[in-house]
Formats: sequence, structure tokens, C-alpha cells
Amino acid sequence: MIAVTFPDGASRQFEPGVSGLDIAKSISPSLAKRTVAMALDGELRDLVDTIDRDAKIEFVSREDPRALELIRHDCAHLLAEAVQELYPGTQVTIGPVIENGFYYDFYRSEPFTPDDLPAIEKKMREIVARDAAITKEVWSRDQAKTYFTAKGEAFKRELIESIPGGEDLKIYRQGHWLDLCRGPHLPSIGKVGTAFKLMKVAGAYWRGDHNNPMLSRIYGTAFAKQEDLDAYLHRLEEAERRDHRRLGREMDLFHFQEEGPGTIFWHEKGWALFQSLVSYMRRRQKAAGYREVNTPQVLDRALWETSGHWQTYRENMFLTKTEDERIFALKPMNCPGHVQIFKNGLKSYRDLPVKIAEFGIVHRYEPSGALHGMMRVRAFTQDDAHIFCNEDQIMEEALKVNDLILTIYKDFGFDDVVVKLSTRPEKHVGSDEAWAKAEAALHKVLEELAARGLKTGVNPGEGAFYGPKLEYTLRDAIGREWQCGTTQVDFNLPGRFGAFYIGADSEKKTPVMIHRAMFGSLERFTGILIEHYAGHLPLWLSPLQIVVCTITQDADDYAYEVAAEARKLGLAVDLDLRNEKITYKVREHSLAKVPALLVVGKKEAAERTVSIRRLGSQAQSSATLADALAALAAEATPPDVKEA
RNA sequence: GCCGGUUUAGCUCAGCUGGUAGAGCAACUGAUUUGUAAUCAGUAGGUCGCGGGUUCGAAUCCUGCAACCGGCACCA
Repeated sequence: MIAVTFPDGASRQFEPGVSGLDIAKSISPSLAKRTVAMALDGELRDLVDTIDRDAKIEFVSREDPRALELIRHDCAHLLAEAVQELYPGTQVTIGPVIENGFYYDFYRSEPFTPDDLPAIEKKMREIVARDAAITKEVWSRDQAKTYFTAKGEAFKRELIESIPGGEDLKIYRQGHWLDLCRGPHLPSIGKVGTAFKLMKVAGAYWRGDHNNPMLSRIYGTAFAKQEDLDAYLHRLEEAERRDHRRLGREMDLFHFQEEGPGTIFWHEKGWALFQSLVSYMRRRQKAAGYREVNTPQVLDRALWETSGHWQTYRENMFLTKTEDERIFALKPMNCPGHVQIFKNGLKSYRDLPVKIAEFGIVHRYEPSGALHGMMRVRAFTQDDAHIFCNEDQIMEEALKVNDLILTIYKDFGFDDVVVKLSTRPEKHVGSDEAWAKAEAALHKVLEELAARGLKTGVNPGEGAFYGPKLEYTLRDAIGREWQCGTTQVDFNLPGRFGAFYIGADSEKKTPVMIHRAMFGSLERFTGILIEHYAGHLPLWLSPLQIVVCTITQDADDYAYEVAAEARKLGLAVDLDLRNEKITYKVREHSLAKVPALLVVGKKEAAERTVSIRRLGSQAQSSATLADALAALAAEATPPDVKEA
């Protein structure tokens, strides 16, 4: 006999081989009816699975959050069945659950288009209505291979072949349709319900490898209840309203045009925002002991050969040939330039660490399909720095960088940060010993960060070609993750360039170089901020902070005075004296995301007050001109200046 | 780079099976002097992404290219 323990702590004896369903039935038929799966010792399993050892069991109803994965997984199968019913000859491949939904990849000579989706979805609803039972069978590898080969399912056959021999395969059957699958699944296809929607089609390489054939992928989402689906679709609309490309246009920050794919035309206001970020970072860095420099935009090919960029990344570099046949490259990174500055003039061990910073504009010829607004561009500004130090200083310096990064993210309201270590990639330069040392150093740092309570992780094989790195990912206001900051330990480039310092023993020593960026790309960070704040920039970052709006012409003189006083305090002010209703002005400036409106009419002019309306609120308050401006000026002070 | 889609006025979009373009908002002009998210009336505005082709005739059909959008791959 085996002991099965229930969530309430009660325990009962059963014969080995009893199924979850049997147990549920033994408790009550209604429980058996509403249960869609079970969790055995916390692991989600099919209800029909048998139990042959002591275990904790939980019955999972359709409404249980854990059932959502099953609903989505079954919905992927449902999609596949519908597609094969409607489009015979289409081959199935894989259909996993992903964040917010699922997809299924098909192979078909003619890829699916968005126009196909309504018909497929309709068919899916028909199949749901049939409510066929989902049953599980265990097949041998050979049996499965024979079956899918005979059916012409070449991709499934390949999948089966990649499964280690000896393992039995699970087949899930729903009505006339079946698929090879790991499971678990719901008891019947009708349990998927109707709160699902096909979202989009896309091409995707078989097994994620661009050397493989391209499959036709259909994305969908599913929820337990219609209201959850509606809420999700609403969230998508919200995200769309935050899109920095849209807000950039609406707020008159920047634009793109055809002649400069992946490059930004910054308008006055956008550039003011950009410059606020640069000034802020410049102050923070200076306080942390960095020395700001500037290095050439265009450098001889030979330098990139020395660094290794030429060999590794030439096809992604912008190249230019001059009349005398010399080949130059627009810099894709700042590090070689900074090494040149380090090398210029003899350095002693007493000088270390040397921290060289630059707001360096780099050009990278990104694949056309990768471009995405300001998030992925071909020319961007890095808040780049290189710390030249000795091996013993790595830990301390990396921790200082860490502290600075966290301070900076906090100033923008990013408190949820994850740090991941990326280790040696296939394409790399340098010896195994150097890599081992560098990775060991960062591992130690990572452990220290974990000990301090930071969320940490590892991305194997994701390092830079010259060294491993720590990558900082932050989470924005609507829960999306953005990888921004990076700390990279490099035992390679300084040596390749022959950089050295004189050690305490009077011998030449090769320094270690730590590459680090905090915003990463200023352009991208600006885009992230726009979306994070949904355009409602905090006062200290807003390019236009105040608009003084008059109610009638009678207040014009006073409005000029208000604006002049505000400017004296360094606030960015516009005047709206137009002959329009105040409702019109409020609407217009609210849509333009102006953080503060100072409304003045006859009353305010007489009393020397202002009526204050802040973006995002319908409320108005009144204050004397001096008090109102003092409060706004205080709020407009950058956080690092406030600290000082 | 690969797959699919899109490209018409400053913005959002309409324009069916080919008969040389239309709306709303914005802009401009005039009237209105207004109390916290759209005052009224009028006017003007378009190489229909770019190139080639079919046709008596192309925004519409075919074709090449580009940019953008959604994914995939890539991201030093």
C-alpha cells in the first residue's frame, strides 16, 4: 500500500497503481468532475497517471492558476488540429506554451497570412464544441517513428530521432487527431474553453537555427476566463499607447526617415531630454572618479585588426575607403580608443585604477530586420567606460560599478534589477587561462551580489568575444525586462594592444580592463524611459516643464511675468496666450504631456497667485506665484543634485 | 539577413472587381475673450513610398527596390 497525503495534511492508503482520477472519485464524484489535473509532490501531472509510491497530491481545477499552462498547451494542440483539418498536407512541428500564450510552428509551402486566422479560429471553436476526450498512450520510439514517417511528418520524425533511445514516448489523442507530446494535458479538449484568440503569424526557423527551413508560426493566447483575455488585450493596448515611437512623434521628441535607417533625427525637445541624461550621468561619473575623454569616430582598419573586431565583426562594421585606398572603420566600440589613451604616457601601479569614460557614439551595421525604433539602431551613444586595474582590484571595482548602476536605476524608479553572468562564447579571443581567471573573478562578484540579496543568474556562452560579463536587467512600470548595464572583465585587449603599467617591482605589467556601461545605449534608455513613464516624464527630465495658460487676454501681462520668474529659476516654460478656451488649452497641453500647467486669469493676476494643474490629474490647486515656482524648482532638481 | 504584412494630406484612416483621389483631426483665415481634456464658420493642402511594365487609361494589375510593422535569426 502507498500513502497519499492531501493538502489538508490528511493521509490515506491506496493500492500502488491507483490513478489520480481514482482517488478523486473515491472522495467525491463532483471533485473528480471538476478536477483537470493533479500536482504530485508539486509536479503537474495527468489525472490518469498512476501513483506507485508515497506522495503528496493536490487536485487542480480548471480555475487553478496552474491549469492555465494546460489550457494554453491544449490550445496549441487545438490550433494544430484545426490547421491540419483545414489545410491537409501541413506538417506539425512543436507548439509550446510561452509567456502570455502559446504558438505552434507549421511547415507548409505557402506560409499562413493574417487572413487565414479567422477561419482557423472558427475551426478551433468547432473542435472545442465537439469536446473530444484527450487520452494518453505510450508508444515505443519505433512505433512512433513509423507512424509519423508514414504520415509524412518529417519534422516530428526528426524530433523522435533526437529523443534518446529506450525512452518511451507519450502520445496524446484528441478525437481523430494525435500528437507526440510531453504533456500533461486536460481531460478533454472542451476544457480549453472559449477564452482564446489567435494573435499573429510569423516566420521562425526550425529549431531556431537560421540554416534550417523557415516554418510558419501562429501565435495565440488563451485564458481560463473571457474577462482575463479581455484584460490581457487591454494591457496590450496600454503598451501600444506607451510605444516610444508613437510618443516620440506626439511629444515632438525625434523622428526617423528612410534615408537614415536605424538612425535618429533628434528634435529640440528630445535632444533636451537626451542632454539631461548625459548631464546627470556625467555628474554621477565624475563623483565616482571617472575621467571623461573623447576618441576618434573613424580609425584605421589596422587598429580593429589588433583588437580582433575586424576578424569577428567586420560584416557589422561601417567601412569607408579614402582616395589613398586606406580602409577606415567607424568605431563600433570605444575600447580600442580608450586603450590608446591609457597607453599615452607611462602609467605606474600607483595610478591604478584608471577610469576612462566617454559618451561615445558607435556605429554598428545591424541587420535590417533587427532595427526597432530607438531600441535597436545603427548609431548610438554609450555611457561607456573602461577601468584599467590589476587583478586584485577586479572585485572591488566591479562592486563599485554595481553600486553606481543600482543607484542610477533607482533614480529612475527601477528597483527590480537582475544580474546575470554571461560566460565564454564559441567565438572568442584569448587563452583558456585568461578566460578562466576572468570568469572566476566575475563568479566571485556574482556570489557577493547574491549574498547582498540581488537576484542573480547565469547565461552560459553569452559573453563578449574578449571576456565574460555581468548583465543588468531592469523591469519597467509594466513589467517588461530590459537589459541595460554591463560589466565585462577583459584579460585580452590590453595585451593585444601592448598596454602596460610599471609595477611595484619596476617590471612592466599588463593591466586588466573592465568595460562597463550603465544606461548602455543612451538612445535605447531614452526609449525605455518614455515607455516606462508612458510619456509622463518626471519634472527634472521633462524638456518642457511648464506651460502658462491664460484664460483671457486680460491676464497676458501677468502671464509674461509668471514665465519670466519661472525662467529665472531655470525652469523650461512656454506661454499659451492664444485666444482659445481654457479647456482647449488644457486638453492640448495634456496630450503633449506637459507636466505642469499654470493657469492664470483675472483673479490670479489680481492676487498674484497661479492655478496649478499637474499632468495625469484633474485636480487643481492654487498657490502664490513664489510658492508655486519654488516647489516646482525643487521638484525639477535632478536627484543627484538634491543628494549633494 | 529570413518569413509575413504595410506604405494614400502633418496625424489617423477610407477609396469594391482599373476611368487620373476623400473624411476626421491638425494647419491657415475670420468671428468668438472664454475658469481646467475639443467654440463656430470658411480656406488651403496629395510626385497615392521609389523605379519599370501591362493598358486607350493604374492609387488599384504585374515586377524590381526601399523603408516601416510583427516575428525568427543576430545583438562585440
